[in-house]
Amino acid sequence: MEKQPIKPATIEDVAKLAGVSIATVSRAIRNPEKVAESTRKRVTAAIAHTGYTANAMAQNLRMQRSQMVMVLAQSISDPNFPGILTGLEKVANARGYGLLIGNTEGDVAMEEKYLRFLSTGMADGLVLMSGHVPVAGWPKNPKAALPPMVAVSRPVMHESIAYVGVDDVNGSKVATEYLMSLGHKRIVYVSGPHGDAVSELRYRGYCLAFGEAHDAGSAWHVQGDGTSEGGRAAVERLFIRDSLPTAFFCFNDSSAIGVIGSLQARGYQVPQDFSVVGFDDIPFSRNISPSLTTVRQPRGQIGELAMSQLLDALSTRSVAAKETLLHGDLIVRDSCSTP
Amino acid sequence: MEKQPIKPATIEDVAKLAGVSIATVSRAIRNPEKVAESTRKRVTAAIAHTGYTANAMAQNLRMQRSQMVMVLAQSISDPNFPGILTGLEKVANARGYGLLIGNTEGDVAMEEKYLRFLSTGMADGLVLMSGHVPVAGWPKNPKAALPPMVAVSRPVMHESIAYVGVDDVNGSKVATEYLMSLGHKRIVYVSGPHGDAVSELRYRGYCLAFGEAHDAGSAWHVQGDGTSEGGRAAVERLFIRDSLPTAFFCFNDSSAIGVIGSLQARGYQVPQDFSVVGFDDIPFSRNISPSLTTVRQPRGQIGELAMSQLLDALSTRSVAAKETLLHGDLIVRDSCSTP
DNA sequence: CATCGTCATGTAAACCTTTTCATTCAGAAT
DNA sequence: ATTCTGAATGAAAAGGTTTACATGACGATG
Repeated sequence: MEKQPIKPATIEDVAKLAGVSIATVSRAIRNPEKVAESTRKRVTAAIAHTGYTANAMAQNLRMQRSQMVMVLAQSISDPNFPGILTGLEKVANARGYGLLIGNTEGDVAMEEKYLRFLSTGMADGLVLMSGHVPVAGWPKNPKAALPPMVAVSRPVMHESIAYVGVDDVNGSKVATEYLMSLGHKRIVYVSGPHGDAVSELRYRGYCLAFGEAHDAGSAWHVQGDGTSEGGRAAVERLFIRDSLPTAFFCFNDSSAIGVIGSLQARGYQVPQDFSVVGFDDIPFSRNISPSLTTVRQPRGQIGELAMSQLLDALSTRSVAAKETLLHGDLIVRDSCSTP
Repeated sequence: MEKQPIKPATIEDVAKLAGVSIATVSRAIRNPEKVAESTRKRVTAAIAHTGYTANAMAQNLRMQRSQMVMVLAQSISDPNFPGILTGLEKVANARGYGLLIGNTEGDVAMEEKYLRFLSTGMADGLVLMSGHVPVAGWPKNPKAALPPMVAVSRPVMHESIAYVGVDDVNGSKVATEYLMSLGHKRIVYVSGPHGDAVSELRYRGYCLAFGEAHDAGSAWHVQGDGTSEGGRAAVERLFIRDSLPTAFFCFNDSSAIGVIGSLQARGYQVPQDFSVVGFDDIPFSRNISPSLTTVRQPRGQIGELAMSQLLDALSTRSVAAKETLLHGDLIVRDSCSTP
């Protein structure tokens, strides 16, 4: 039995036990080739015997970094969050970084709070899942110097911020073309929240499928809000008009689920009476009935890639602010048929 | 324009500018009442002017704490995770703590890795969502001294670890009684993974509804695994037998969704032909059709309470290892009717 | 034999705080 | 006038590392 679990061993304890200076211990750990074989062995033994683990705070202070990355999310409950977080966590962990999570709920006060937290040096990098930089007027008026950043899931329009996400335009185009290939002509786009950047991109893909410029011709959209309630409401509003679509292409799966629910409540069958396509492929899309045809967002891959880029930027101190769009596969399930 | 966003201001810069010693600056920040009105004003002005923020790493090193809590989860993708995490984050943030997340995927190597991380002092406390302490043979053979812990969502059987979770037994009892009140006699329990502690508790509640001891009489259970596939498979296995239940009480919502899917695939109607009840009230349970009757787990509340208890334990240095069971409401929706 | 280079190691500074202890000074009590 | 008290402040240690620089030994080279 060792005597004290009371105070953890320090590098000094190890040095004393091995009969060397603390510098040598440090070297034996970080640059083993710089220390003689025989001493290295003594040090290793001493480490094992004392159960020494380097104090991270002291290291971080000395080396002016924290080995932490902060993830700022608008909502932890977003169905896309867990998948992306898993990817982020995977490579952060593999590369010796910790993941600090912050939930802003879109609240400016919260954002400021996390900003202050950041400026204490508690994180070396920042992953933005909120679609915007959490400081008003940035970069014109930078209250705080921000660490390297990468945006994920929703783009941040700024040259110094890399973005990793799914190819919304192409995914939407493919999905819409799929509906067309089934013979649908009257396809409505159920949008996300008004002005939402991602919704705009997906609408553009939808329009592209018609071979048309944004907003021209037979493109047709109805306002949703990205929730299933929004999808429901959109359907209700459509039914007031005299003309109905044969298919719905929805901003996201949540909307699509609302659309399906509303149609079923009105006594219609999906896909016999209407076809519905979503976007994201959230986990439950395959469990609803009918199972939802949708565009899969490669969440894990997005997270991994984003974290890789961020950590690369951290180590090279270079800001590689490019935009990486990953392909989203069309997942064909049971919510579509010929009109 | 200030000259350098290059190097952040230190306490020394502030002291120089205010014409005082660094000790006074520190006091002006932490114990304002200990410093004269006039000097305090000068210091405050100097802080504002330099944009000083205390370096967290230096503070942490000096004060021997990290102001971080680590959350160890078995799977980030667990549908209960976001809700609990939101609660945890909320109070951690409010009390000035950061949340460090670790995803073990049940992998022992991962757990050990996080353990090592912990032993570097990067976290003051630990939230266990994995149902067990991540070190083999603990506490008999404590390789590492672990910080204060609280278990959440799934209990850890140990006296030094507090637990906060839903009252599984009572929730299950109420749910089963609800089915009985509708007139159901033949109710089957679709269990979780074999040997799962939570599944055992919920089975016990189910048995209690029959007024019986565990395993006696008309209690009846079929093996699932906590996933919708497991629920599907359980139904398939039931249909091989000659006797069928009129209602299913499922270990969790995922299982229940699988059960419903399987029944529908066989051409039955829920709830007309069979009633189904789940447990957890995961977000999508209200969006499936029929919407699922289930027992709600108060995720946010669980997270908040757990974090409160943990932080209390941290500040008082006392380990209040009690078990807190929160009531889970029965949420009645459309998946049940009279037999 | 003197000089040089190399290698292994040690010394001490630096990272930035917080806090104990000592000092100074003003005013009150004697 | 002397002593005492208390308040405000400063000096310095401590917290545990990493690393630039200094030192010393030893073999090789001239």
